[in-house]
Amino acid sequence: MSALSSQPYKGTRDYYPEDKRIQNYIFSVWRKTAESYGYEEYGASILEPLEVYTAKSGQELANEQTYTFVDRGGRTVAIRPEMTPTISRMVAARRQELSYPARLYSIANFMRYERPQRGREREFWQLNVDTFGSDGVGAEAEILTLADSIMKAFGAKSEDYVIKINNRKLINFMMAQYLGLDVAQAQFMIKLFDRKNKITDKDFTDQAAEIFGEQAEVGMQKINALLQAKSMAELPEEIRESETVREVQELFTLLERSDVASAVFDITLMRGLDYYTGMVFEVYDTHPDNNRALFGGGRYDGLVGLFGAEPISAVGMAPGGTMMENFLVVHGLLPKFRSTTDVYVAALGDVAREASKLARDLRAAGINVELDLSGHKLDRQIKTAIKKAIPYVIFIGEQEVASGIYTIKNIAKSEEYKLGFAELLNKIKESR
RNA sequence: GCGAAUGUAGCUCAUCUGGUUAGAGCGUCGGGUUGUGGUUCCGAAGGUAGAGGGUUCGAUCCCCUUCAUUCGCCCCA
Repeated sequence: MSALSSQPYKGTRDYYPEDKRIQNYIFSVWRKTAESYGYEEYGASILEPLEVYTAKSGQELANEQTYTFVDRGGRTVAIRPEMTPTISRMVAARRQELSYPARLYSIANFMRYERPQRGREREFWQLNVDTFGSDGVGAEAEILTLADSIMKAFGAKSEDYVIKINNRKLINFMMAQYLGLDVAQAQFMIKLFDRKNKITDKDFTDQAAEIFGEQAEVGMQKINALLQAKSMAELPEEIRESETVREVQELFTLLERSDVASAVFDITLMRGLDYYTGMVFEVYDTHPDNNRALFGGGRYDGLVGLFGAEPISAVGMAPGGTMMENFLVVHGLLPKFRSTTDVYVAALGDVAREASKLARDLRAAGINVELDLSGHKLDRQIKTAIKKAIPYVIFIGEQEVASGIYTIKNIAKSEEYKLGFAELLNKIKESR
């Protein structure tokens, strides 16, 4: 029999302590920021009936990218590929008793069967933040401000990222009224806009002209007018006068008041999911080595209503862990990590029993202690503590056992103190 | 699902157009006389060359299959 492979399953990763620390750091910033806006944490099973996704998520996601299986009772079960349908289901189930706007968040893992790439894995973790039951732009502004706050909480500066904002209603208006496209043409055009940054200008114009067919000349003039607009004020007059534009303008006024400096209007931003009904946005990394969308979100008013309830409006977003990590690495924003262990007890000579007692006493006082069991020479033990980023080493040998005075070493400061047990505790605690 | 590249020690990489026991740096472990550092000196362990098959007297090197990773396409929570 051949040995089993030690590799993780395709598209998934193992989190060794140094990876898990980074993940925990990202999760803690997400959690802290979401809670600072009054959002409450929820959770749910990774399993859902497949129908929850086939209804609205977009066909490819449900049919080809979802892990599914038939359980022993004959039910078709899916491992969740996203959270939005789940939280919509949960809100629908308690629609009578929730107080609105309901602000909810979760940090959870998801699976999608697809080709792994940079920033994209088959299993991934993301924060989901959603607010339910709020129709106005206030909720949209709040989600966007929260997105901005998350970036700031990681230490990013306004110029490190840009929040591109558009609106589905405006897109529909633009496609149908302004460009005069039918439903099929509009769908192609939306996909083309989506790809705009990935293809050359010439390819873009050629393909756009193809979609217009006979009306290509007029159509292209109108498209160029759109693309030249650097702000909403420069949009063609027909669009500028629509109801939705006023809404978008109001949104930007609110963002300005909240000091969200990274927000820009981008008429070419489309976003793939079918369920968006209003504002859509994406946060882009501006760093040349990582120039891509970090995460996005938007308004999806129809989803809760699918679960037999009256419709409840919703705005949400979902930043992913891996994208966030790439962002932090590229911008040098990962903090230096300190071990969760406070003290490494280095035992010297035949003092195993006393060292163990010391460790026990320290733990009883709330200190996290790792006790050396290796019997290595002292320099080795110090190196071990350094490698593990443990801030303090306490030496215990025959001298210390006899005197009750311990030598404690602060690794970073390269200083040593000789202290009794009580002072030892203070020393460690004051540095936390 | 499609196209391309890569796969040699724990990590980063060497092995000149196929030719004896596949090397180096870093890391790991041990030691430099019995209790102090990331930067020293000496030594050791660690590889069925991703896996399987083929061609050949002989394969890390050539061919096929498969697995994995990376970069595009598709798609995008």
